[in-house]
Amino acid sequence: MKQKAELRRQQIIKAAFEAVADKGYEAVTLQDIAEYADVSKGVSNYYFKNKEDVLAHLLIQITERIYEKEKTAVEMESSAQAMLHAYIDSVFVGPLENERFFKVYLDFLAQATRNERYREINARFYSNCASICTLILNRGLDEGTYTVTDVEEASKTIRSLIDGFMIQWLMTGDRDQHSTYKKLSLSAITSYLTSRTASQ
Amino acid sequence: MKQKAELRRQQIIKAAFEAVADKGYEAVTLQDIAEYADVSKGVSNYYFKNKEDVLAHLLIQITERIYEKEKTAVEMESSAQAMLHAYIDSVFVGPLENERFFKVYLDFLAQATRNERYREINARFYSNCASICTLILNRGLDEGTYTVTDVEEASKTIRSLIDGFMIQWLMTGDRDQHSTYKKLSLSAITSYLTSRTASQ
Amino acid sequence: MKQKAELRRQQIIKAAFEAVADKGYEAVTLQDIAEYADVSKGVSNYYFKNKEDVLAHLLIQITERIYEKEKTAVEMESSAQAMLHAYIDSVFVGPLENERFFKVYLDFLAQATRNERYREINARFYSNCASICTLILNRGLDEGTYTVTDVEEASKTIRSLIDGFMIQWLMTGDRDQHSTYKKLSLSAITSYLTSRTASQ
Amino acid sequence: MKQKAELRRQQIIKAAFEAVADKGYEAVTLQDIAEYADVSKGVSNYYFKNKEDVLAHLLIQITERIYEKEKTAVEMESSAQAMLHAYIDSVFVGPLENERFFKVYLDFLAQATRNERYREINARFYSNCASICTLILNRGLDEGTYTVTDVEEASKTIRSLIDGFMIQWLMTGDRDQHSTYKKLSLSAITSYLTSRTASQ
DNA sequence: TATGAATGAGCCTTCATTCAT
DNA sequence: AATGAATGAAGGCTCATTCAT
Repeated sequence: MKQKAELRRQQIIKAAFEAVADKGYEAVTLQDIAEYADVSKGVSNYYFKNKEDVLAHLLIQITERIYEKEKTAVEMESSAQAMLHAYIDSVFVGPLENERFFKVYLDFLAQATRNERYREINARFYSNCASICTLILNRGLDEGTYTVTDVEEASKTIRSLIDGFMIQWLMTGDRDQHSTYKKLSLSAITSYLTSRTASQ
Repeated sequence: MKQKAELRRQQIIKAAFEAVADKGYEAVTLQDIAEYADVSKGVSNYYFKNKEDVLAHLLIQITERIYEKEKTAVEMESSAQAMLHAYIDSVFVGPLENERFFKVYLDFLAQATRNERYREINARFYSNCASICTLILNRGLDEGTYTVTDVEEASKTIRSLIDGFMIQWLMTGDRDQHSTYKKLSLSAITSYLTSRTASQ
Repeated sequence: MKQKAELRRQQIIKAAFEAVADKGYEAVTLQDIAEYADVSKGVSNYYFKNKEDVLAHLLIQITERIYEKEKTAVEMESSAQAMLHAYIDSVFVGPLENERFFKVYLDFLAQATRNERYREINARFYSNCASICTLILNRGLDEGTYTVTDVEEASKTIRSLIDGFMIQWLMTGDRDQHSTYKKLSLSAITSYLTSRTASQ
Repeated sequence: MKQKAELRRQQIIKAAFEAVADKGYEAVTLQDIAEYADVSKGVSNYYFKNKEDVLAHLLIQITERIYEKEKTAVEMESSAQAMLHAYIDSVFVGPLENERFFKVYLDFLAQATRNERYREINARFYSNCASICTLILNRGLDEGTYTVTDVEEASKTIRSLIDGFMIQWLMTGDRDQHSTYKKLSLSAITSYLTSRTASQ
């Protein structure tokens, strides 16, 4: 019984992702979601409190899935740089997938500035990302590969570079530049992590 | 005559900014904008083609104003680090102002993924920001302060760090952390620009 | 299920007829139609694509219903003059009904000058009316009662006289003159159909 | 002083005709009329009580002008058939002019079913048309060319045929058929006027 | 459990009209 | 005499939500 309900909820969340990716956070309607899920209009309201509830669950889901994937990928490697590569490969997985995911994620970020619940979900995502970065950084520090002194600070910097470059790539409107921005990310992060400067 | 019309348009754009900052890009109504501008409902449509036209002009305006301010601030300095400081001071001008501006800007970024016009306006902004960074970077390279090899790449990296940290700060929901993220930005950028690594 | 939807559509079309008859084609609002149908504001848009779609269906319906009634009436008679009488009786059925129908029809004619879709629907109506006239005329020619040589031409002439007199009657604003104009129609048509002139 | 005002009124009425011919009675706005007249938006309201007042004056004007033209044309002829030809030539003056005039006139007829003032203006027009027909008919009766017994009735029949055929022509949407419907009109009217039947 | 008909609030937009200049 | 800025009512339409089935 419960299982079937959970399946339905998954089906709706999945459809919501596709719908939001195609139409945008605000433009999407419950009707759209129902059509993508191939169910009737009333179903969303049956399994979720309201539209925002569907979308909040969508945000939870995509951020968790992304985290799981990234974590798994990173944990398969042993050296810091291999881990970093694996991480960046996981993040910049490909133009089509990134476009869909990041459009949706950016929509949520914009909403989150005015929506406490979304902000909390994102905080958990940030925290998860930081845990991955911490893994990599600690390895790099152990190895002596990395020079950064503050792990938390470095985590945030990595996150900034990833988000910043991903947004810039999206704004080009040119899928072909995906690999360029991926390389840019990797290079900037590596450069940052391995810098030896007077200021540090 | 013409001047008065331009004033009215400014009044509406200003009101639109306040309204969007408070309510969000999609949530804002022409009614809202009218109320913020203390004019009647029909005025926006009198001075602009439609709602999107108001908002597009808003995006143009805020990106241009920001650019002018940053440019002016940077041009008043002579050393690379002083210029960078001035730049970061201009960007992270203060929690209240940053919060209002960046909420609105993030809204536009999210819209821009599906709106060519917004993407173009943002491209001009990016290009302007890059010109400021280029100023700083060239000075730093002349001075020998900076070690980066590719100015364009470095510009993008600086932009990424600024956008990325600003978003992270917004997501904390905590205005008091503004100075923390500002310092983080400056430190990460400086570190990146002055790094001496094997990879470079 | 489907049947109930069709009933609702009928209900809305009927209400649209009453509303247009009372208020006029352009003056009528979806709100009006909803009120006449005793349903909520959104129903018209649920069952029809938009306002014009409701009205186009209304035009189709009234022209088809009128045609059916006229056809049935004419087919029950055997002599040409009896058929013509039946036809005119069907057309000039009574002041109240004629007033409602013809006000609406005249509204549509005026719209049709700028609306291809309405013109097409009216073309079908014209064609149907012509088929009735052809029935009558062929009978009259067989009988030797009528003298006209060109059936198609005569059909159009009959249609002209009916429309022309109906408009003139409407323009009097005097319901009591209905029978006068009806007689005028019959007399003019009969006279035309049975004329023996040098020119023919 | 008075003269200049009258000129302005004429200018506006002329513009209103063009605007209504192009856009339709209901679609036309005071802004449209102002633009066609190359004056400012407020002028219509300065010289006329309101929008309907402009349009009522337009109806008066076009019906009077048409009447004058037709009357003049008919009065230049001496035989009944020549007068009738002149009349029909005046009415079916050409596809372009007829289309513009009759679209507008049909719009007014549709409005007139719900507008007493328009109905009165049209009644005057009808009466004027009847006076022309009476001229022709009396001449034809004097000559012995026409056989009709009731002049008033015949006038109305002529009007019916003209309006009816003009509408049918408009509904074809085919300007090239103008001459066909013109001939049809003339032939039907002649046939009616010269018929010798048992019923008369 | 699931449907989808129905509701009605609320949005953007248009436009006649007013009125200060 | 003329302008055109400003108003605000009103309409078409969309859509989240409710609810009877």
